[in-house]
Amino acid sequence: MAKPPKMADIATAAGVSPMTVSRAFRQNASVSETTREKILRIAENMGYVFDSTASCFRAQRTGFVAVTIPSLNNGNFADTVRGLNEVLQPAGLQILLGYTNYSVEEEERLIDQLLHRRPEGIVVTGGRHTRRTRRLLEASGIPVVETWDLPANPIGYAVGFSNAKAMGKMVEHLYSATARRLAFIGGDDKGDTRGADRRRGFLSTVLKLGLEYELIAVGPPPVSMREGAKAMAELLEAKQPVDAAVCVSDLAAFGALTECRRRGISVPDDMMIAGFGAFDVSEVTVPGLSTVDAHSREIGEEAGRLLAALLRGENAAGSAPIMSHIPPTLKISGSTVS
Amino acid sequence: MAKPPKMADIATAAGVSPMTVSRAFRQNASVSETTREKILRIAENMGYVFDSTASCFRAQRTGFVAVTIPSLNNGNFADTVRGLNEVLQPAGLQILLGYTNYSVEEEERLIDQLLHRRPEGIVVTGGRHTRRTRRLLEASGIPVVETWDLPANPIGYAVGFSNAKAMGKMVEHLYSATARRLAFIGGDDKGDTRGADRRRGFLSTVLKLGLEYELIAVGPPPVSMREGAKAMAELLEAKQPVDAAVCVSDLAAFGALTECRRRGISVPDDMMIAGFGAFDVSEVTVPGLSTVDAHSREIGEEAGRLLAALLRGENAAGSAPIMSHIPPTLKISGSTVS
DNA sequence: CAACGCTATGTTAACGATACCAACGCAGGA
DNA sequence: TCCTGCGTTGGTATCGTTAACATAGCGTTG
Repeated sequence: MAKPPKMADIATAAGVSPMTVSRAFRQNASVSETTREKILRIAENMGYVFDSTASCFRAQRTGFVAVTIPSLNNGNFADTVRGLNEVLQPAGLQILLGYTNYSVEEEERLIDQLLHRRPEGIVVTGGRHTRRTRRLLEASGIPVVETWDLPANPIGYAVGFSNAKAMGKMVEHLYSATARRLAFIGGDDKGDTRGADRRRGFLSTVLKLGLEYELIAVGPPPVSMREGAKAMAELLEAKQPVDAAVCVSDLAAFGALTECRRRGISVPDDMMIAGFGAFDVSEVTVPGLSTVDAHSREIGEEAGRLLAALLRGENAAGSAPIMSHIPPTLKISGSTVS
Repeated sequence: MAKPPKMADIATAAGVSPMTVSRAFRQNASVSETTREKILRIAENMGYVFDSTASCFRAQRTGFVAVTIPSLNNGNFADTVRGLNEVLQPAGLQILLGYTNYSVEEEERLIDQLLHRRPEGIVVTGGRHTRRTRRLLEASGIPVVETWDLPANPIGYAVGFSNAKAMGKMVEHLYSATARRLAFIGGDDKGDTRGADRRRGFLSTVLKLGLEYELIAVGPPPVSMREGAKAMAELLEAKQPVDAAVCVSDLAAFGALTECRRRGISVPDDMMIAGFGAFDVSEVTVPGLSTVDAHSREIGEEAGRLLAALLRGENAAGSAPIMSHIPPTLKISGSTVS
């Protein structure tokens, strides 16, 4: 036989109907244990490979969950995907991953394409999308989970937190640590809506506290370590020095910290530095980096649990909350207090 | 109409046959431009969503490429996936990603499952697998690309380099920089075959050069920054101090560097430190981290190009080499030379 | 002007699994 | 003995699309 065997071939070899073979490959199907073992043995011997393509098509269930993130090259999103996978994999769900590259237009293209694959659920990053994206998602008829944000008007479910408020808390901490003139180091607003929200939180809080401030935009997201260093260099060479730099992410903060060290600027005495994201690096720098732990992985786990429950058919109960708040934690370390 | 529309519904609405609708959704099908536009317009209005599930099933082409990596939480592998995606996405191929968690048994389970989805090609990390994995891959009938290694006996194609030789070059560099007693900081051999290869390269080269050495295994991979710091602490407190530490990855190296700084040990004068992987962090530390740039992203791009060409049907020519060598680059910086 | 080639479209029959319903055998109670 | 209930197995139709082949229309050419 040149062609690879199909279920019917296994059925013939085992002397049963194709239907029984089909059942033997499923978890909760009523087949006698002896028959199942015999079928599986024969299938293995004949080199049979189950065809999910046909199965998904006929059963109208793909076992796919579509996931879009801005970039894989960011430990936070990678952690969220890890958390998702840890929950979805055991539930028999396969992630279809796509990268938006911090662009809502790219996100639209991506989601349009991913929906063709008939996912049973979709997890997107952030709460801001193009109008067509929103329409596509609403019309898809599958559970939609927005993460890393708590949109005012969610499409379906949301798992996240307020980036603005989280950043506000960090500013308040710096204020209490005697900072009076603060800088925000971030990327361009365009695209990175979380970065924009953090900036907004920074701004509203410094204004509320009546502090002086400065905003530095280094370019398109993501902001790299090197760009953080450059931004700090700019700050240090300015006429009006600041006493604290709040960074859109730990990567930028690490770059800024390194630049201070290179120039012999004492952190936190001459310059406080705060990051965002609780990346691994924040725990190893000297001094340690004060940061906001958004609990990236738990966001993924929670979104995964939510989806898994919904796909098990627990949506009818309406027990799952629309919005799931994962409160961020302020992690204070040596870069803001001595 | 409660049910979502299918091609036949669009065909009826447009007054053409389903076949013509099918052709309208493809790139290189012979449909008049006016008919195509009309069909696409009607489809958009009716909220039609193309069903790849059925299409893949009937056409016996899924457009999937399966990819297994040890962990997403590693910038190098994330870069390789990024490179892959950059090439495969435009070719209309969708990546199915799986994580082996540095375990060949987990890899077997994963590959078995991924093959059910009928991918058209598969990219795996490393060249060591269980016997059954190898058998499954060989029997799959699809192109297999092993990456991050150049196995002596490849399954199909390979895109990578010799981890052992690359590490050997780093040892030679340290030797020329006057290091005479070297330590290797890595994880357990079990599972992380690339780490094991690097250790092997370290060992054979120090022996060849007649140097003294020490091997430190900190635990299961991946080795974190903190574990690197702990390992360095151990080295510094030992009776027999070393003058250089070679780390299995930049993350460990960064931790080691930080520990030296914390204790006021001068790098590179009192201790040279070398990493592996050219992670972002290596460029921002003070001093900069000497490392091996494996060109993670290019490995992915090359593997992607190879697969895309094979799937376009260019395999007949036999023009593609079985082994594609991506030579690593030594990036020397302040952590090993002053 | 017949024969040809080319493009645009239609017709039919699958791709390989499973949902759905029916039926069979067997144990246990009336 | 017959009937009921349960666990196991089989038969049939079908999921939505496209490969393969057929055909209609139309301009070209010797």
